[in-house]
Amino acid sequence: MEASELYKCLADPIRLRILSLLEQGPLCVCHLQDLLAVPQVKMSKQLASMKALGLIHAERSGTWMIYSLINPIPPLLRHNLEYLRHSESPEAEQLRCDLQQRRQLLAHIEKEQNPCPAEIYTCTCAPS
Amino acid sequence: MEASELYKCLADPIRLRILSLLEQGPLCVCHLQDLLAVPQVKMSKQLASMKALGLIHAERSGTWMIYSLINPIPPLLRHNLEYLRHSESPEAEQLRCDLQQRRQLLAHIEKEQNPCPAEIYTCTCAPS
DNA sequence: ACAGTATATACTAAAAAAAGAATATAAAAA
DNA sequence: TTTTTATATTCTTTTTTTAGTATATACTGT
Repeated sequence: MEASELYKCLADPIRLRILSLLEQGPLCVCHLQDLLAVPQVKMSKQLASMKALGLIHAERSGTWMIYSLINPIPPLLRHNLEYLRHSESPEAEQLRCDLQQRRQLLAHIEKEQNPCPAEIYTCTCAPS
Repeated sequence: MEASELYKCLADPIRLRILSLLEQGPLCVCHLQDLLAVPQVKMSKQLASMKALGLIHAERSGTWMIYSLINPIPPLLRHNLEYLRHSESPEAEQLRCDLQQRRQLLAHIEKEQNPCPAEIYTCTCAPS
């Protein structure tokens, strides 16, 4: 994977948020859709493009497709995600907000035994 | 400057090389052209786009335009340039090669009192 | 004023990326 | 087998980015 290809991924806010979420662990497409509020076609295509680069991979589980980051995570990606996670920009705040929503979603799933909830909690994290 | 805008800059190899060179100090357009072997129009437009973002600025010196990175360098850019400079990819090698050519060019300019040499030394740095 | 050099801009064409609607596939449930 | 759910793909349109040619500007030296 060339650096320029990775940077092209990071240059799109949705792709960046997907990568940031997947760094914490695998997620199915419908959860990514819910978390990022992105239409199905768009999500599917963004995932397909990053899969084509070899940056993420998919594994089927029933009707769901579970996407994960490749292992090991490309160092350049890891460095950037780590940097953004600790920085103070609005985009960084968005990423932290996403991760909090992800945690709430996972907690919800575990409690309700409902693998694909239509509604997830709204982000309540205050801008730092 | 949004992170996605910066990433878009980094996603183009020529822009990345320009930023990497300018991190070491200001350069005039014709030197950038020589160092990167890029046609005048293309260089001028890439510089204009990054100037529009507020990432670099230009100052006139006679007929020449001297471009510099803004100060302070945006931390996200600084981190990425530093990371790339120490990594082992072909792109990273290219950046190091550019920096070496830059040093040779500056030495040459200083010796010859010739501000815009048509020919610069070829890069001789071996892939590490 | 005139010619030359360095750089920028305007305009146009070509290529690449994104968006959207509709349709297809694959598995699960009825 | 039919229906439903989740996801992918195809096809078309729109937008964005890049490339190239030609022209303009700004300055220097004559």
